[in-house]
Amino acid sequence: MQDYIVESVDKAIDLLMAVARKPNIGVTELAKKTGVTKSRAFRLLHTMEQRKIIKRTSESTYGLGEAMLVLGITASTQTDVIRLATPILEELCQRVNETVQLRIVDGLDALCIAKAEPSRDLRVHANVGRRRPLYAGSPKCLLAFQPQEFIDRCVPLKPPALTAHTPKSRAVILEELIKIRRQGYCVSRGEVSDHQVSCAAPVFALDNSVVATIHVVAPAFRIRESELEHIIRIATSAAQRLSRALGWSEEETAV
Amino acid sequence: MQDYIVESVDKAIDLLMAVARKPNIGVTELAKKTGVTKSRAFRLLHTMEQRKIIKRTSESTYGLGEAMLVLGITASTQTDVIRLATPILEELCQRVNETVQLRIVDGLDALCIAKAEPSRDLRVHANVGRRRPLYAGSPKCLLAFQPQEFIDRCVPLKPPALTAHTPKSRAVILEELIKIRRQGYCVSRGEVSDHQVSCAAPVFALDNSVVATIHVVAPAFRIRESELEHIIRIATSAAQRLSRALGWSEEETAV
DNA sequence: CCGCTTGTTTCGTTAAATGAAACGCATAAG
DNA sequence: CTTATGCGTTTCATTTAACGAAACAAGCGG
Repeated sequence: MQDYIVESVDKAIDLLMAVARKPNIGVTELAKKTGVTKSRAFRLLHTMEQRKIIKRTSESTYGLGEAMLVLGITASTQTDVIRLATPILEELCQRVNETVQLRIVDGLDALCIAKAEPSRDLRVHANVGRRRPLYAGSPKCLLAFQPQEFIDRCVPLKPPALTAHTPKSRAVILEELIKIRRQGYCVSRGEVSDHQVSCAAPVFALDNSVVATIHVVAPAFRIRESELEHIIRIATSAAQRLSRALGWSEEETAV
Repeated sequence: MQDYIVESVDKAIDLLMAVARKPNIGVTELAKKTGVTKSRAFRLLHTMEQRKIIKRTSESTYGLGEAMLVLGITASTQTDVIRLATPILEELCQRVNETVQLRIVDGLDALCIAKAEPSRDLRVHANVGRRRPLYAGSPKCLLAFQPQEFIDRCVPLKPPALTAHTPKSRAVILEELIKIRRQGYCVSRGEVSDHQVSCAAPVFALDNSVVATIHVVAPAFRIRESELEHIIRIATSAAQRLSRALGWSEEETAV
């Protein structure tokens, strides 16, 4: 045991994360992924299964369990970003009458952790839990404010072309990230999906790091330039309000 | 080690659940609650803290962490009840134009695990993660289909009177549970909050157990008897559709 | 029918995890 | 101001709980 870490618990968490990342696989493969022996993996998985942290999705594959769901829901009520964001997202949604999302960095992805949708018939559909690459579309806003070292790891040399408007090279993306940092928001016109426009604004924490981004996503055909500007303004203001609620205060501190 | 349970992991889960149930308390109190020594609790908590399963909410208190949030969100995308319920709840919400919820039993409470809200100005506000007692209002629907042994543990002899319409004794509640089982749904008129009407219908799993309930909640003043009947009909049908999606099939099996 | 997977079980070994007690540091009480 | 009591943290010697390797059972495909 090094430095107060209980290794079996640590390894159990490794396995849990592995199950989350790729469900419906068995003991052997999970053991391989996490670098533990098969018998150890079996015992740790068995322990978590008894407690419903994970469950069997078939006779010999695992997935996250019901206890995990309940704990996660409880976590969302205990987590400031979510608790404070919810009313802000709902108000923003109502004002722009389009779908809005809250995203954070998880691994190499932008993970949607909250959303609000207007009830108009034609709207972009959002899903809590859905992941998007950080290097294309409005998720770039989240990426732009991460440490350069992380950015370098994220952005591929040859980003896959999702649409005709997807940035075509690493250099272009890095260029855009600079622009995003300068102007304080990000706009995407069909970079991820055709006929879809989105914009995003950063949410700052106490230490001036960006912990999340607020996104507005809309069908391209009904967003003219002037409307887009309007949306950007209120989205940015919503993000600022959330930042302040998290304890951040505007200042021009040189880092 | 008994029966393939890794005790340190098991105890870590105990602590995790304790943190979830009552956040913002310290090592000593958590150790007491879970029946482990202070040093053990400290090490297990420290291990989970490093992995962001939990985090400090102050210098010496704990709460659920960001990894927990992400795992929970991932779990919700992997869990059938949620995945299948979401579109059904949204359609139901649109059709009744009122707030709808999905609830499950957790501990002694009815826990809201999903919701959909209409965008009309006056509506009942719902919150994923909010808990309600099982013995009053529409949550009784969830209770009615649990094992009798569990019901007996849940229902207090003298239930606290939340409003003038809260059932006043254990006997009355047990009577109502029988009625709910018979008619297959539950109606509450101001049992939990004045001026609030709700109804609920059970969602069945393969084994005919009730895994969740679908609730419709509305301001009392705009729900006449005939509207209520209409709401009950489509709520019940939504619950049935969800049951079938989960693999349940209607049958008159004597237990 | 055999070989190659799985997941599960056994068992002896050992180091990882533990409990008790000490420590330092607060705040509260005397 | 001093003492007492509570907290979180650290230490250390002890031992038991967790481990790895190997055997086992069961399923599948060739």
